[in-house]
Amino acid sequence: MRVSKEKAAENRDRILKAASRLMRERGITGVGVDALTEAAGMTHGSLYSQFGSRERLVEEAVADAIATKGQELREMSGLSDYVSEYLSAAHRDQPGSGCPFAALCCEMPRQSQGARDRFTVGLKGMVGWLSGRMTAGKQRQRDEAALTTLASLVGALVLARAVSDPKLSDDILRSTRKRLER
Amino acid sequence: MRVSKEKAAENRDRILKAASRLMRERGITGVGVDALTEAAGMTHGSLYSQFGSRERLVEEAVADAIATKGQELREMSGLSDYVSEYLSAAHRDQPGSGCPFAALCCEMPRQSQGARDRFTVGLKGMVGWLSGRMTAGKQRQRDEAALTTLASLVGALVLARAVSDPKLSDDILRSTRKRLER
DNA sequence: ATTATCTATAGATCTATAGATAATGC
DNA sequence: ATTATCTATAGATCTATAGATAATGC
Repeated sequence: MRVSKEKAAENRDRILKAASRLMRERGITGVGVDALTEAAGMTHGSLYSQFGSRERLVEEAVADAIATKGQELREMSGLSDYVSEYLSAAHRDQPGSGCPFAALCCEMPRQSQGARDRFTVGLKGMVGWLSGRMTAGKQRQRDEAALTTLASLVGALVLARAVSDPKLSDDILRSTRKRLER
Repeated sequence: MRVSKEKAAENRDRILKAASRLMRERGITGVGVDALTEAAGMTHGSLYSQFGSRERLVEEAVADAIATKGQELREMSGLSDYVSEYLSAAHRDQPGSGCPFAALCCEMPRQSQGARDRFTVGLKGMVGWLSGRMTAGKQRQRDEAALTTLASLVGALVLARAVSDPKLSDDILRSTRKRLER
């Protein structure tokens, strides 16, 4: 049964948003086409008419997750606000709406070139944003500081999510917050 | 066909080592029981008689990977040697024999309690080792420094592996090396 | 006429179990 | 007698495709 252009575009977007969330929550390898489309209220046939293949959906979902997060970023005031929000318990406990870099990084080496490229472009954008908020040094030093800051943020978040000891998890977040706010 | 106790123990160990390597290379979710046992020269039936379930094998493989890496660690001299080896192109390009924390962290939140516990115990050991090599401050400050250092190392490595731009990948490693060696 | 969606289905692949086999270890 | 391993197989689940359907958009 055919639907209007608008409705089709809306359905496509719902699949994309569901993928963007579910892949961050369960891992890219952790969700199948059925779960992805069911979460959007459709059957898997729709995924193939809209995206052609699961791989293409992965690529678009990676790009969409990063772009959406990037918009939230631009609405934030300063770096220190960002750091404390990034390293909060709330962010740790809600990966589905959280940082795509932290959620997807470990699976990226095994994804398609297209998916890795979009991840890379997104990461460069993020580094640029961070670099622009660095106070000390010349351009080059600010870029380096942006890279190391992002590595610290991502590393602390993925480790805080990984460990089963809540106290250790909190310690990882707190120590890194303290260190970056210096 | 039954084998000797020794041979059986050796077969068990071969499955364990294969799992330890393959899961770091392809992800925990990325290898099935067939691939795991075939890499050890056996059929999947052997996995079930040796470990009972795939889940149990995951738990043991996580523990074994961390313990084996821990032994390599104790043979290393200083912290700065460790940092430059950790953030080298060689380590980035060989995840199968590399740091289990970096390779498995993103999948840990979705693993069994047992697997997460073993990951956590291993991570505490690593933090202890790092803390012991910190020069400045009291116990508490050295522990904090150990946590932030580990987060930086892991974050830099996973991001360097994730991006498709070789130059950016090198930049991430180099910047973090520079920052940690200060 | 075109096309977004659904249904049915193909063909892999996944984890797990049951039973046969054959050599060990008592 | 015990048991490590293999083989066969069950039952899910996975990605993908083909064809039917039915409403849009020309």
